[in-house]
Amino acid sequence: MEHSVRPAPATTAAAPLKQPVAGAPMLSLPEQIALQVGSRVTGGSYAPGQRIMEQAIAAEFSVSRGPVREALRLLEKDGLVTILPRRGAQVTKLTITEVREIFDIRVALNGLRDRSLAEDPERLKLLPMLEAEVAELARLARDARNSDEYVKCVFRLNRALTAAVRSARLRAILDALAGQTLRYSRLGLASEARRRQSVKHWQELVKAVREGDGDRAQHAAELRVRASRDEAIKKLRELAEA
Amino acid sequence: MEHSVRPAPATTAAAPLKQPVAGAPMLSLPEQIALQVGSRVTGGSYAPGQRIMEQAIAAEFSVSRGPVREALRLLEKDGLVTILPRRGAQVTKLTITEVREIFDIRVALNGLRDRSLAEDPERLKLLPMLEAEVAELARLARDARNSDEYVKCVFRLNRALTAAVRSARLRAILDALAGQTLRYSRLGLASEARRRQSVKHWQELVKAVREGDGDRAQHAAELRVRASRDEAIKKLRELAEA
DNA sequence: GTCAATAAGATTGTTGACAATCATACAATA
DNA sequence: TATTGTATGATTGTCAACAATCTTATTGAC
Repeated sequence: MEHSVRPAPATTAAAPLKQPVAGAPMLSLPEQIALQVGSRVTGGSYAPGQRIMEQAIAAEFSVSRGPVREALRLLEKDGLVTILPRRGAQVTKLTITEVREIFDIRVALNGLRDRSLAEDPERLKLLPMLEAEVAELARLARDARNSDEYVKCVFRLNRALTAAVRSARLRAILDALAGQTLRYSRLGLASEARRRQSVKHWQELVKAVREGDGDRAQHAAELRVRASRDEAIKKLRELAEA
Repeated sequence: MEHSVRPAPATTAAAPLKQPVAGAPMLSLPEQIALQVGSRVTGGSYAPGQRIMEQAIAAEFSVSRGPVREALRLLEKDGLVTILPRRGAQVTKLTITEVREIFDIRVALNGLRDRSLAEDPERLKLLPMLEAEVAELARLARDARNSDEYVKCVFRLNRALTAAVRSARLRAILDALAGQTLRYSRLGLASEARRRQSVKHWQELVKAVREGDGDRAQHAAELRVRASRDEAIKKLRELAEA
């Protein structure tokens, strides 16, 4: 047992992955499978609504359906797939309303996150990274062609901040929500005006963290995510026309 | 198949449950098992930290370990049990810090919930129930002996409000958090002074919903849950001494 | 007497097979 | 032609057995 996963005759192919990575947290079989299938969902190589069949995944990774079933439940927990009784799993397909609902939860919880960080006694350890990343954002925002780089940097920054939060539960919820809105968050930073506004919000957070001002940090976060939400929704509506 | 669950030679015994309840959402086997085992956790008949073994539950419900495994993952999703790799499931045991963290998330999300309800165009449909329950709370708060009744009424009211929320995701998160803090919320309403304060907060919510004032509803919710949090933490610390 | 190594038992992880249900295509009828 | 019923194949749900790991108890050495 303790059998390592290596997606073999993959249709979509995927990075072969061996287990014995020392130091690493040592993932269980279902977790490894969930990680790979999950990245296909967030990465867009599986389309929303597409059905994911247990046997197919099992064959691809050369395991039985048991671990695959469990992997799909893990992905369901993260909201990446939806499981219908007797009807299997499919890639979660969100309506515009649902996207908005997720963003609204993120408004509240990113506010809580950034407040916690700003009020954390060890917040100063975070400052250098935060300042460096935000400086990078400011730099990237000046050139209209760096849209992709900008988005990547924002994602990286958000991941780092969430990882720095003390509450494991808050981390788990935020990670799940971020994964679900990943592909939509991109839409929210497409225009240069939005990126400029976004930089302002991030700079406000830097100040708040430096001064240990939780209220200010929360407020900045709320403005930031709301702006992202509104822009993403606007873009989605435009796309829905066509 | 589609085998119905009936906990047979139960150690702790449990309500026999047959499947064919018309109209009901038709629960899968793992869901039925999760429901029953979950109620033992929230009901306190399983102690925090206690190990739950797959074979034991499987024998009790006369099913194989497969559905039981899945039921335990469902309970883990709700935070009621903790699964350690290769070491099985145990009833989640929260530190005081973790309880506080959960309450902090509830502050944010109950705020969002009550704001959503107050801003919902159909909020007036909710008002009669809300007013009736809050009137009942006021009545119960006047007599010091009704502590248990008061708590039950608060739980019922909270469940109803969460159920009324449009966002399925918010509902799911709130339900999970409420389940995890159920046994601690009780502590937060033990004193008569607290119940009186609690009634004030609920009455404030009634007004806010009636007027469609989201800000006010959110603020009342935040105050309410924070007060509950502070009192519960205080009581927990006192208990920790002994 | 305490600690470490070892062995036995118990428990979880995985597998492959079977049962039940669902989806689809096709035929029969109105 | 549209609709309903039926049969077939595909897919999920459940089970029981085996493999791997963990826990506990026992033994031995210092």
